[in-house]
Amino acid sequence: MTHPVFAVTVDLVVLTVRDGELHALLVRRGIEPQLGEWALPGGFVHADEDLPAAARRELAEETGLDAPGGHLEQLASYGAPERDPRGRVVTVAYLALLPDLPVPVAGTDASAAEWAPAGRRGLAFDHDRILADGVERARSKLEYTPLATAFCPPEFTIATLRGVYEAVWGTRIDPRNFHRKVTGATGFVEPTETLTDGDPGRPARLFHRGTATHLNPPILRPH
Amino acid sequence: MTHPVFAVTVDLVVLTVRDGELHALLVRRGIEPQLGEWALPGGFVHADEDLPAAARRELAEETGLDAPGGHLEQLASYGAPERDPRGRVVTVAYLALLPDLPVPVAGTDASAAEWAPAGRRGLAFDHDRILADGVERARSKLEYTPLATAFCPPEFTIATLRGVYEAVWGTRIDPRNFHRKVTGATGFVEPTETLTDGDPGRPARLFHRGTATHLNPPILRPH
DNA sequence: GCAATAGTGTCTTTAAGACAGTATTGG
DNA sequence: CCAATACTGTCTTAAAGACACTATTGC
Repeated sequence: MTHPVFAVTVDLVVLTVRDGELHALLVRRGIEPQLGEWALPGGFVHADEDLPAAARRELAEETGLDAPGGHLEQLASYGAPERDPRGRVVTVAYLALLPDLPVPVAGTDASAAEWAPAGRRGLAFDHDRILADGVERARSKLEYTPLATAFCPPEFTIATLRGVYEAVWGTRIDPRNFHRKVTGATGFVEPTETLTDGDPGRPARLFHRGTATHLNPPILRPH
Repeated sequence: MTHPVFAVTVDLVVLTVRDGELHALLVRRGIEPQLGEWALPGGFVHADEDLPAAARRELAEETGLDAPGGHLEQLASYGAPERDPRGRVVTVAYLALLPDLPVPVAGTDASAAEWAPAGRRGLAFDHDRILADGVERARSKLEYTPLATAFCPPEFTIATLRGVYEAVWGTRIDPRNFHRKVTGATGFVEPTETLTDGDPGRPARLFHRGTATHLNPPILRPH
């Protein structure tokens, strides 16, 4: 039996926290189809390229962003027959979590790139659905893994980390209980010798991420 | 730019609990490549077929199994350039959880099919890795979702459900605490009017699955 | 009666959530 | 001094885990 021919793309749900809100990276499409529409960054997988390599390449190439200390994981694949008018295209979506970085530049296939609130809809193809799935994955992973630190710079305060949880979950968290939980969870954060300086109020200790890959106990979001 | 050509397959990690142990469905390959090797069931996605539809079709076609009351979800995709000698093949793996069913029949592309312990290794292609990922997904989902009932017949006792947890996690669970947790979690199981009959000991009440999609509180596995 | 399994109650420990109170800065 | 934020302690409630005890069957 001969089998049908597919194209394979990677699409990226790139999330960051800006101004206390969860934002996703979007590009304005510079090529057909859907030229001029907002979409997730992404592109075709090359002939001799592994899927994670394609995801990293697209992130760097199309947005000018790298993920130093950030996080990149496979999200899910989408392959409905009519999802792309060019033919049978399966896309493997990746989820990237990054600290807040300068506004990215436009890349080769994009005429513009910007951070948009993660609730943004009206994207090209089935990207609304992919974005929603990525946001839900991020919300869920913050409970059981120390991935919130991927949204933070290398050194951060507990208040910054709390701001990540509040932005991703859209909730308020009691600062005092949060401090106890985070500093008590083994391997989540490690204190440094440094304190912040210049902000109002008592200076806060800076932390960097610990070595744990799973949180015990977890930081559960309110239901 | 012209883009490379791929084939897309679905592969299935089909799990069930037999004799108190987690088992995976394997097929002996009846066609090249890797003819005669044990592998996960799967095959090419058809020209006008959605990915979940391809997964359901392969499950029925290659194994004779259906998933009435079972569970089917996307697991992950695998696309390393050298993973299939026929060329560039990306596979979208699905995870199926089924109650214990009669030994399946061989299908069109398989000369034999059998239930093997889920720790089995030495499979064709990169199927060792896919199977391991599927088992880990199942282990994890038992904590936070009522998916353990997908391994059970429509009506089951709490002891049967406990046996699922013990098989999937490879642990022993205190029957008394488990009973309290399961019957106390809202929407996990609903009691019927029926009791078991003929087994040694006090007859047990039969339950069927509830309507919840997430467990609250979760049933956490011991660390 | 005894063995076996089902199901309930009780105790201890852990952690979540509410919130009082102390510490340390800038103005 | 006051405002603001960092951090610690204390109390109440919920739930996990250990395990005694009762309930209901077959033999």
